[in-house]
Amino acid sequence: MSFALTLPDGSKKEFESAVTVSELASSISTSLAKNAVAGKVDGEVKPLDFSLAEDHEVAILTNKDAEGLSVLRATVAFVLEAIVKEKYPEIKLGQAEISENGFFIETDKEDQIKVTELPELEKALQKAVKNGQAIEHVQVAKSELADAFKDDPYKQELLANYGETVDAYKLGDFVDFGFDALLPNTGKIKKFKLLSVAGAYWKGKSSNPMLQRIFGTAFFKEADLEADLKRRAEIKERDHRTIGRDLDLFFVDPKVGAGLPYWMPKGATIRRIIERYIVDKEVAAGYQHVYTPVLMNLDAYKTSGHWAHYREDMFPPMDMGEGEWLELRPMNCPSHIQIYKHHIRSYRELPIRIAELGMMHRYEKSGALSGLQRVREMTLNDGHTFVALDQVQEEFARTLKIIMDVYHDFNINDYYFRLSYRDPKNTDKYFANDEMWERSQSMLKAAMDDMGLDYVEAEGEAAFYGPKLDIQTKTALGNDETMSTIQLDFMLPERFELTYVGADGEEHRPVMIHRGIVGTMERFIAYLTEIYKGAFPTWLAPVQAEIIPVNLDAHSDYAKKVRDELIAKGFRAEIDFRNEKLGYKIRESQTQKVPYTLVLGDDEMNAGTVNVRPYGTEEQNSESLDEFMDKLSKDVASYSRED
RNA sequence: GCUGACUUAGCUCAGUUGGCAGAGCACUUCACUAGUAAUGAAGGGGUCGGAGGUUCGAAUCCUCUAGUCAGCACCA
Repeated sequence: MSFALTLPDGSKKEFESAVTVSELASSISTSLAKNAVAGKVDGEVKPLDFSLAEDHEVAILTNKDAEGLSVLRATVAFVLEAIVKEKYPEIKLGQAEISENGFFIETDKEDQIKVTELPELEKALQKAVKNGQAIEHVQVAKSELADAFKDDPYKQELLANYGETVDAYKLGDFVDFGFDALLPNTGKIKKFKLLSVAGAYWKGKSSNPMLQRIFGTAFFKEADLEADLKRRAEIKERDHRTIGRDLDLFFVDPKVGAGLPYWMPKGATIRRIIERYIVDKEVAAGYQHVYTPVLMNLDAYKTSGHWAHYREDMFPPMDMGEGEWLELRPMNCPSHIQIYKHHIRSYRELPIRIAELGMMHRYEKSGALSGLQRVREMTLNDGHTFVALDQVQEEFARTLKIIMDVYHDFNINDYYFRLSYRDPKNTDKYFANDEMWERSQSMLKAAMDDMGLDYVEAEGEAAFYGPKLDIQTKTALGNDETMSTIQLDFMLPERFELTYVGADGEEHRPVMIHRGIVGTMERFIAYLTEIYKGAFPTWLAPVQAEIIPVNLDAHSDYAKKVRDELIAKGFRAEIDFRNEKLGYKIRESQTQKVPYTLVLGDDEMNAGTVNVRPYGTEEQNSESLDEFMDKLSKDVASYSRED
C-alpha cells in the first residue's frame, strides 16, 4: 500500500507506510524539520504529529508562514488559558481566538482580571514556557472533556458541536480543545506581550453574558514583536482624531453635543472641495441634484418602514400638536421618493437619478461614537436611481464604475467588496417578503459575477429594506468600515406606490437603487486623513502654498503680491506674518503638511521669483511665479497622481 | 447600550500619605530683523468634567452622573 504526498513545488514523495507531518519535514531537509510548526494538508492546518497515510497535498508550515504564526499564537493562547486556570481555579473559559494582529482568550470570573495584572500574568507565562514543557496532543472521549469542564458552561457549549472523540491538547493537568494545531512544546514560545483587557459578549450576541477578553500578541522573532509594538504605537499618528486636532480640521466637543462635529475652516475647505468634486461627478453621470428638508413628517417614515425597523437609531420625534409629528431624517430615501412622485413619470425618463448632499441625524449609541467615523449628524452623499426592472443590472454596473473612478481619483486602493444579505435566521429585522429578498439578492450576485469581481458574502449585513453591495475599508485602528454602498430596493417603490407609465400605456413599478459614493463626508474625510496621514494632496490641501517672507518689513509687500496673484487664480495661499525666525516658520509649514512652502526674500523680490520647497523634501527650487502656478495647476488637475 | 480604564490650562501631561494647583508647547507683550524643521525674556490663562457625600481640610477617598478611549454589540 503506497501513497504519494504532493509538495507545494509540485513534486511528489512516495511512502510505503504512514508518516507524520514532522517525519515528512525531516525527510525533506533537517532545517525544514527544525523550523516546522505545523502542516497544511489539503488546505487544512494540521499539527506536526498528524499522520499521513494516503494521497494528499501537503505543505510544511514554518515560522515564516502567516499560518505558522497563527499556530504559535494559538499555542500562547492555550498556555495563557492554562495559567489563568491555575491561578484562578474557579475561572470559566470561553473561546480562544487568533486574529491578524494577535490572539485573545475569553474569561469569566466574579472579580475581573485587571489591566494591572497583565504584567504578572506575563511573568507567569514567561516562567511557564522557559523550560519548554511538552504539549500533548490527544484524542479524548467527549465525556471525559465534559467532565473536565463540568463547571464551565461556555466550554460545555462549545463541546456540543463535537463528535464522540475530540482532538485535544494537554499541558500538565490542563486540557483544552478547538485548535487546528498547536506546537508540541512550549519551548518555541519566546516573544509575546499581553496588551489589554476588554469586555465582549459571549458568541457575539448582546443577549449573552459579557466575558472578558485578554488580548495579546506573539512572534517567533524579537525584531518582529518590536516592529509590531512600534506599529501599534504609531497608529495614533495616523488616527484622524489626532491629525484633525493637530491640523485644526475639526473638533467634537462633548459639552456642546457628543457626536456632533464642528468643521474648522481648514477641514471645511477640504470638505467643500470634495463636495464640489462629487456633485460635478454626479451631474456628469446624469444625476439631478436636489435639496430636501432635514425635517419630515413622521408618517413618511412610518410608510417607509424606518419607524418600525430603525426607530432606535432615530432621534425622538417632535410633537407639533394637533397630531402632527416631525422627525429629523436619518435617511432621505423618502424625500427623493417625494421628488419622484411629484410628477407622473414616463418610461422614457428612466433611469431617473436623484442625488443630494443631505444632512442626516441618527441617534447612535454612545459607545459607537468615534471622531468623524461614527457621528450623530452626518452629510450623506446620497443618491437614488429609479429604473425599470430590466435596467437594474446596467445601472448597477454604471454606479459601481463611478465609485471606482472616484476611488482612483482619491488614490484609494485598499478595499474589498461585500455582498450584504439579510440574516435568514432573523428575518424579523427586515421587510417581510421572501420572494423579493431572493430576487434582489440573486440579481446583485449575478451583476457582480457578470463583472467578474471578487467579493465576500455576508449574511445579516443588509439594510432593512434590501440587500447591498458594500465597499469596505479599514480604519487606522484596523477596524472594518463601510465606505460606499449600492443597495437594491423593491420594497419602497411598493410601499410608496411608485409608478411610471410604460410604452403600453399601463402603470409599472420601478425599482430603486440607493447608493452612496463617498458615503458620508464625515467618514470619507476621516478615512482620507488616515490614508494620507494628514498630508492631503495638493488639490485637497486646505493651504496649498504657505508664504514666508524672510524679513517682515522688507518682504511683506512682495509676499502679499504673490499671495494675491495665487488667490486670484483660485489657489489657496497664506502668509505667515508672525514675528518668528525663518526656521521656525518652515518647521510649522512642514508639520502642517502644506504641499508647497514659498520663501520670499531679497533674491526672489529682485528677480520676481519664488523659492519653492515641496512638502517632505529639503529642495529649494527657484522659479518664476508663472512657472510655479503652472506646476500647481497641473498638480491640482491630476489629483496629485502619477498615472 | 455593555465591560474596563480614563477625565487637571487651548494641546500633551506631572501632581507623593488628603494639607498653598504645576511644567512644556500654544497665546500676549518686549527685545532680536532673521535664508529653509523650534531666538531670548516677561506675562496672561484653572470652579482639577458635573452633582452630592466623608473630613478641620478633597484634584486626591466614597456615591451618582456626563463624556472620552479600547473592545463588544450596533452601523454609513
